Amino acid sequence: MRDSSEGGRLDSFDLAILDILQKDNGTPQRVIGEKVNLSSAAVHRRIRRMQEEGVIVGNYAVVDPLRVGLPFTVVVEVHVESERLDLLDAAKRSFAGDPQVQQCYYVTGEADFVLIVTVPSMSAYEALTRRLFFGNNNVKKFRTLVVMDRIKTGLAVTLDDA
Amino acid sequence: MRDSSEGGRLDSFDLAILDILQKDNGTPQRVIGEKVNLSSAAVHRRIRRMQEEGVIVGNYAVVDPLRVGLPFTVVVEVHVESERLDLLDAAKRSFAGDPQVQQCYYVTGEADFVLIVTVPSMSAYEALTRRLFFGNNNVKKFRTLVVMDRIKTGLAVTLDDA
DNA sequence: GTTGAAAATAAACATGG
DNA sequence: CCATGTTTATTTTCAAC
Repeated sequence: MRDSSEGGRLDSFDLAILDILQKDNGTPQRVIGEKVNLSSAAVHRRIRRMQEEGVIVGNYAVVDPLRVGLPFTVVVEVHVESERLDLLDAAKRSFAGDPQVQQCYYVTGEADFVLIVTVPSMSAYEALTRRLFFGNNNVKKFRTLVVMDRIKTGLAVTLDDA
Repeated sequence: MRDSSEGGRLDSFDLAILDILQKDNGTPQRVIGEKVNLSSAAVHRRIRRMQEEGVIVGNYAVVDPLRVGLPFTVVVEVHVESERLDLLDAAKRSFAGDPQVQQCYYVTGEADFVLIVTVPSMSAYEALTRRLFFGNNNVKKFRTLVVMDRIKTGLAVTLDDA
């Protein structure tokens, strides 16, 4: 196994293709080819290579939480008691394994974890706090920030040339 | 224009389809049909309807930030001076408009905004703080939480039946 | 839900840098 | 030799019934 940045570097074609796919991965390869001045076959090969190399992590449809009965988004800061590795790992698994936890970050600074949570109701959030926080001895405290406006929500990333 | 929850309610077929598309929107409609016991045409019509109705917000490829030269993710809590609507709006626009700001939430509680930021270096983050925070009189203070581990990062949502 | 046409993807091949 | 473009085959999408 090679190092973690396996695979060759990305050229400007790759970046241009990624730029398009990040906005709409349903864009036909033919259209992408026209925009970046490449044949559709070349586009196809590059996309496949980037998938294999892990540059492209996945291809997802994004659903509006409001339309599927999940009107509440909550940001939670979690503080732990001990930073023992096994306890941190247990917490990570517990947070990541919960289907209502959309995102989970382990952070330095004034908190230890930041979670983005999507729930159908505030009582469901309360249940989640019991499940994940009160049910975990290693959680010292947590701060709840209720989202009033989801101003920007993508996972897209800026792609300037290196 | 109808109310914001325009469109009929989603049945369990829709939810099953969304479940699959949230994991991989490249899944052929034929395969989806096999999994949910529907003809591929029915699947096709349902997907199109959900796109038109806004249940499906978009279809995106997700890129690994590490592989495109953005190794640092930062969570920022922003506190504002005044909650005047025009000032809040200006802040929202400024945050959302910045390409390095991946996500931006307006929240209640001990902070006013939570940002998820992706940057090539910590000095780029410093530049961002100058741009967005020090350059904005209405930003009272901000807390920086540097992400050490991105444990879970999707936008996928749990789809239990209502 | 089934069928068939149009379109897209994916493989095979040949070529220039 | 690697990456491209062209051609061909396969698969998928999408509209008509």
